[in-house]
Amino acid sequence: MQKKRVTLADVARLAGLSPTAASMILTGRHDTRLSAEAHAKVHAAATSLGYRPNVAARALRTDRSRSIAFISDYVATTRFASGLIRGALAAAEEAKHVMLLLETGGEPARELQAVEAALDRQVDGLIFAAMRAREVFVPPLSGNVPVVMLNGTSARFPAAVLPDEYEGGRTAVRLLAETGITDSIVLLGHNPADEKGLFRSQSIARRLAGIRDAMAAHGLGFDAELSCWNWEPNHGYDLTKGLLRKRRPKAILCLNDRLAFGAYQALGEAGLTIPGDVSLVSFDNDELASYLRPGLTTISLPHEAMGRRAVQMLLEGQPGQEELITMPTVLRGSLIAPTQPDAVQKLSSTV
Amino acid sequence: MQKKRVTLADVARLAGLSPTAASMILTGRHDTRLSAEAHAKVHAAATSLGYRPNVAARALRTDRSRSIAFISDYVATTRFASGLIRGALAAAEEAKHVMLLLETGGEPARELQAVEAALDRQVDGLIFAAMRAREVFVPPLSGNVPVVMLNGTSARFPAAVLPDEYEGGRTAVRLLAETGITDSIVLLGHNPADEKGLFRSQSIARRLAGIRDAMAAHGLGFDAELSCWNWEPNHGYDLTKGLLRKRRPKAILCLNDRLAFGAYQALGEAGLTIPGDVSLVSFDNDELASYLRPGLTTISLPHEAMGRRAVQMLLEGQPGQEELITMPTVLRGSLIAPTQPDAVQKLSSTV
DNA sequence: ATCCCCTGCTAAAACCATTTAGCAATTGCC
DNA sequence: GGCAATTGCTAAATGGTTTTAGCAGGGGAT
Repeated sequence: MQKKRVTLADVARLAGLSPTAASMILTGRHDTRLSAEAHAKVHAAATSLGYRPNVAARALRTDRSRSIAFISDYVATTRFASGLIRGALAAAEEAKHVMLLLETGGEPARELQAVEAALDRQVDGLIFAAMRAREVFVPPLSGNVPVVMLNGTSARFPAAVLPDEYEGGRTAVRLLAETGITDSIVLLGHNPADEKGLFRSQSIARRLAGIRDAMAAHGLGFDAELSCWNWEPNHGYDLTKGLLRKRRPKAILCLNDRLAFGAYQALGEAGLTIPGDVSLVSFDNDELASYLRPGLTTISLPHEAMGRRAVQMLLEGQPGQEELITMPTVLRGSLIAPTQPDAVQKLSSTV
Repeated sequence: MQKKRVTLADVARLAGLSPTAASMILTGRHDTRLSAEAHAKVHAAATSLGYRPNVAARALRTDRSRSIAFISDYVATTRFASGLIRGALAAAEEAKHVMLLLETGGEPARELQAVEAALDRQVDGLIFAAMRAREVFVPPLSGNVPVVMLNGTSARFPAAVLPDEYEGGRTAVRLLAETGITDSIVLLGHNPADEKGLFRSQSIARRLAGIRDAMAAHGLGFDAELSCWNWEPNHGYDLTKGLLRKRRPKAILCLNDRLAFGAYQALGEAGLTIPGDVSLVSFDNDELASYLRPGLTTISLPHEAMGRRAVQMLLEGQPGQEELITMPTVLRGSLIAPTQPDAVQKLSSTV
């Protein structure tokens, strides 16, 4: 445990060269004309002293800090957050950057504070993450830091990473179609008539569009469409319970796994088996989905991949494009065996 | 959007004073002899220019950066992480600090890198968080940054924040005892005979100690003790299924909510009702617990409170003590109504 | 009138790395 | 041999803040 940190000057002194030379060599500039011998001496000195550059000093001089800020409305209220954060963190680590985590609760005042705190620390880029995809308020930024939106959009910043919900919606329907079921299909979570004027996030809108387009394309229709504001297990339970009093569905397309969980409970109480009596497909690949019996087949939200991609975009120059990440299919036991088994093989994936 | 950042010198110039004066006034030192008029002028100048101190410059000079590092083995593999992070983040924000998040996967090489990355950035403190409580390897630290262990321990760093598992274990048993059930109680998740020599984390050891002490204190004994290595839903399911072939328990004490979830599934399939036929108590207050029907009564892991406390300890001077955070009881519907209803009122809590 | 203290402020150093401008010595060219 | 270009390196400025040391001027005590 040494008294003081070792500085570049110490390294230079030990190498018998100037700090200038040491700096150039250690930062790996190749436009320099320093001798191979000088390189060797400096590197030797640096490792022998255990030199670590002082990031504050470097940031002061260069205005970059090898750090990025991940500014999120909620960090852990939803399990989605974790995946985004994890992916971002991994990509940051690979790029030898460090990640500041900031939470705003979606409150403009805290958003502003978060941005300022980040900017004060000379971050090299900002990620604005939204836990439920939406148009995000981004406070005005002084300077010109690159910004990437994650799971949300902003008019001012076109660079965004989003799940490919439209394709995901289509895939869910295709899985259903491939079981050979053609009637008594129920949509759990949305009914356009009931939800006139209700705001659903852009992601969900796309998910629904994919579903409806694919249903039409396969010549299928819903026997019933049940809506509720929050997609929580108890709503899935109540809606399914109500449904079962009148009808006996063959398949339920659930708009998320939590609704599906509720449906499982109601079906179980009614003595119906999955997938024998009723098949289910769902969305998100919530942790829940793997716990259920049988496992729930679901179109997963690729949070980790999204987080990774956002950081990569941020760090590889001026980002400007919206990018869609495909939602992988996770096949488990909640769908009856397809009529054409090989059709499903193609899109199979692991847990 | 101004071309350059406003510096302290700009503020001083506008106020007609020296940077020294401006610095002293803005950092709020009271040992100074600057006039009230000077204070007013500097503050006015600072706000009118929108001055924000350059953290890098300040860190360079003072060796503190108003930032802390949260170094965790896993950030989101487990839902526990989120709570710890959230709590820590909230406390950091209150203290006007910023939080670096680093993940090590428990690999020494990455731990070392994480520590170095943090120290390079002059963090004011380090939190080492473990997702499953354990003795944590902490790489040697140069300098003397304060360190707090979170949900884990380290011989070298006595300051630690842990859940009060012993009391939690006792509480779970007390809840059970208060239902009036005196026999046919099963422990799900641990059997000392089967687990000789198996490593269980210190937390779990304390939880078990609390349970066993309280059982003895209430004059109760377990009818069966079932063990499994991983406490996942499918194990809970399998063990309970096996159990039901031989016995018919009145109560199951589950060592975590995931085991309890599996037990719910097995009990449901066997046509037994909760809590009518079988009562359950569990630990952790996993998200799951609130989804189950009936809701699962559980002794919760106070992750958010732990995260908060860790940051507070870190920031309020030299931390040295181990601190236990009580595990709140969450009463839901999985226990039959107690014989002495008022006894439970006292420890009731909300979801 | 001298000395001392107090008030209110400032000059300049320090923190540590990067970068611009440029110096001294050698080589290349005719 | 004379001149330019190249090679291999360094001095010094720079970034923005904090902090140490100290200055100028006024007042009080003696």
